Amino acid sequence: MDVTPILDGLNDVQRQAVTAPPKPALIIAGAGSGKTRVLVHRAAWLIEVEHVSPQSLLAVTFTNKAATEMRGRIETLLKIPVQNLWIGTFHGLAHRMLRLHWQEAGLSKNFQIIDSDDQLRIIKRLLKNLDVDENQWAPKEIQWFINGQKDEGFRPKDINDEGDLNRKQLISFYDSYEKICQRGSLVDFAELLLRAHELLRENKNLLQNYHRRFRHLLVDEFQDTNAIQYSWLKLLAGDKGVPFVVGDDDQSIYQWRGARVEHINHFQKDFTDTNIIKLEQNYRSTETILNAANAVISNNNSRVGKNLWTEGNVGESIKVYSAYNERDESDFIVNRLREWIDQGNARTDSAILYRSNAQSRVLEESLINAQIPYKIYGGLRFFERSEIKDALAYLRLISNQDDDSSFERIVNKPTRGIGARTIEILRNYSRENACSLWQATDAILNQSLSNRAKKSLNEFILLIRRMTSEVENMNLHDTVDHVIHLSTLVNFYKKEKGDKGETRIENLAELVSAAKSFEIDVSEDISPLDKFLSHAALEAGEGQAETWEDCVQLMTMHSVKGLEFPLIFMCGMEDGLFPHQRSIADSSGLEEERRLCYVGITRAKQILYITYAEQRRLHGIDNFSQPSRFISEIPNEYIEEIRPKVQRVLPVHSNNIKQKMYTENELGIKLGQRVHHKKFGDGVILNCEGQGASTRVEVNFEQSSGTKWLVLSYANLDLM
DNA sequence: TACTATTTAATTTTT
DNA sequence: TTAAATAGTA
Repeated sequence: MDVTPILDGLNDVQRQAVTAPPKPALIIAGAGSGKTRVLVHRAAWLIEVEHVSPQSLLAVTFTNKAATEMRGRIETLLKIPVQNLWIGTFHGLAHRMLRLHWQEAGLSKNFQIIDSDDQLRIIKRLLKNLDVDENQWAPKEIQWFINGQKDEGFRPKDINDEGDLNRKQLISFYDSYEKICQRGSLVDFAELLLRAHELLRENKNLLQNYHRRFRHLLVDEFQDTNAIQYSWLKLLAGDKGVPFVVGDDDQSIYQWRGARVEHINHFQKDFTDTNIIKLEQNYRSTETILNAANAVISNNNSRVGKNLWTEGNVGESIKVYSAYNERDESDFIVNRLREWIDQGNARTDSAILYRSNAQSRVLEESLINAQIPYKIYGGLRFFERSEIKDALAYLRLISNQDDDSSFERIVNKPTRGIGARTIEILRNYSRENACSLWQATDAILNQSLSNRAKKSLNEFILLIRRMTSEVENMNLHDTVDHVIHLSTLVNFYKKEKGDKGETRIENLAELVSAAKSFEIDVSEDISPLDKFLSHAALEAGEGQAETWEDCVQLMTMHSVKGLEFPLIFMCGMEDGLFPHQRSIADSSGLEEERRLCYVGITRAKQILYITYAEQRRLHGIDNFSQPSRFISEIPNEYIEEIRPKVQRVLPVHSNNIKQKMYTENELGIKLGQRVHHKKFGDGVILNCEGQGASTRVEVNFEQSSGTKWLVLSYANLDLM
């Protein structure tokens, strides 16, 4: 057996990981240390050298992209396609299991997956049904609560209300929400995981089968696992399964979504005799960039601890630019980009990173002015577009008529005279009789309805019935095409003014071709339509209709994880923006921001620019802020400060500045000034607006969370 | 029912 | 600033 291709080009530690004995392994893999590489080669090693059947391997990732890439790389390495090797996302694999064992899981055969948008709609409707004031109970927070509980593995009955009425109410919302989903055969993302976990936990035979089957579990981005994912892994591994997990605690940036880095420590306890291997050699960045990243992250306390090193060049200093305002900042970035591109570099090798999406607007304007093509990551994805979701709702209603969520979405789209009144009657009936809206129509048609409404509703019912029967023997893409045709959605969008409707119609056409190219495995016991619908929910589709072009990449610091670029700009590096205001207060929040910063810095291969604006217009008002504390955590030796060479034209909002300075002087208030308030205690002034008697200041008080706006003339602040 | 005016709130988002 | 959601009007 020639093992050279599998071990070639790996360093000693990587090799050690790849060839590790079959016992639990925890690989701590620093940024750019070849984490995916190790995972891929490990899989190849097991199959090729240890003669483990691909069937006994399970590989889990977080994104579809990572899963696809991993499969591709394994196949390239082994030079053969690996069938019956389970590689997928947690959600994808959970979904697969639920489809296979829908009965044991307590689902109907044609259950549908809903995305967070659908979920929110359901919650909103639920609140309306219960006659709850949305101002008192924000739907988003209820959604947050439900998903949070599911991520932790809790059903409503498992949650203690702790005598808290608020909590009690939330639990009851969760309970009602669950009933709605169960009735409509709807499964949200978190539910996929929770169900799959319960499925294995409650069905010993099934679990034993999987235990016999899966001997090796490979896990990517282990630091991002939430409680339910980790439990599922443990359950699946059992006593004999061998987990091989790869992660980096310093790149844990999704704790706010339920990810628990602590699993890295738990792992060593839960699996005895764990082999711990640290990959610390970085192959990506220059020494300067790497040292800077190390220096920043060393300010965090809760770390496993490792030190990345490189044999690479020292490289260029990190350039820090202090801009007057956000316009100046983006112009600077665009100028530097221009120079870099003119030197013959590919635009696609550069990326601009920001903390929050709203920051992209100014950058876009400058890029458009300079005529530099760019691409923004993280916008609406194909299957999330509303016209696509409309079409899908028709298809879902055909597959499952009890899907109230889809019913409501399209019952009057295009408008067919079924107004709020009629729907209200339907809702009432369905609530009182605990049936779906579809079922309610039957009863309602025979009762209390005006003739007009009755006619409209009846037409809708007939339309869905007609679609259902006509589509019965069609293949997938004809089905999609036919349903879109019968729905008359195209006509509906034609009426929309502007070229928006045009795009929507194009997207609908694109949906048909997506269905055309969708591969169906007929051996599986699921209808092609249901499979397509699940696919749509699970893989929202990165830009289906987009053409590839050489362009500058714009994205948030979160979405850049896992990528690398020769040239990186990190912009908006100001305290309050990054670290974000809402994370500054507590140390765990701040540490997560710092990890995010670490992720950002370590994306750069050769050149890193860091920029901040002294003045930034946010939500329509001007803010002054300090450079991000993370900048000062980078040792000076790695930094080259760039000062504007020429005095620029005065900043755009010069009037405001004059006003602001005036009031500041007049009242002795300046940003950063410490103050004392009788009720709120001590705090720091973050912001100031208005003038004279109506001057208001934003103060961050130490005792309370968040900040408060106070009118100076009433607040009686004492300067400290 | 559909359009327009007003109000409100504003991190990050793998699935 | 702005986008989205709601309330009010034709």
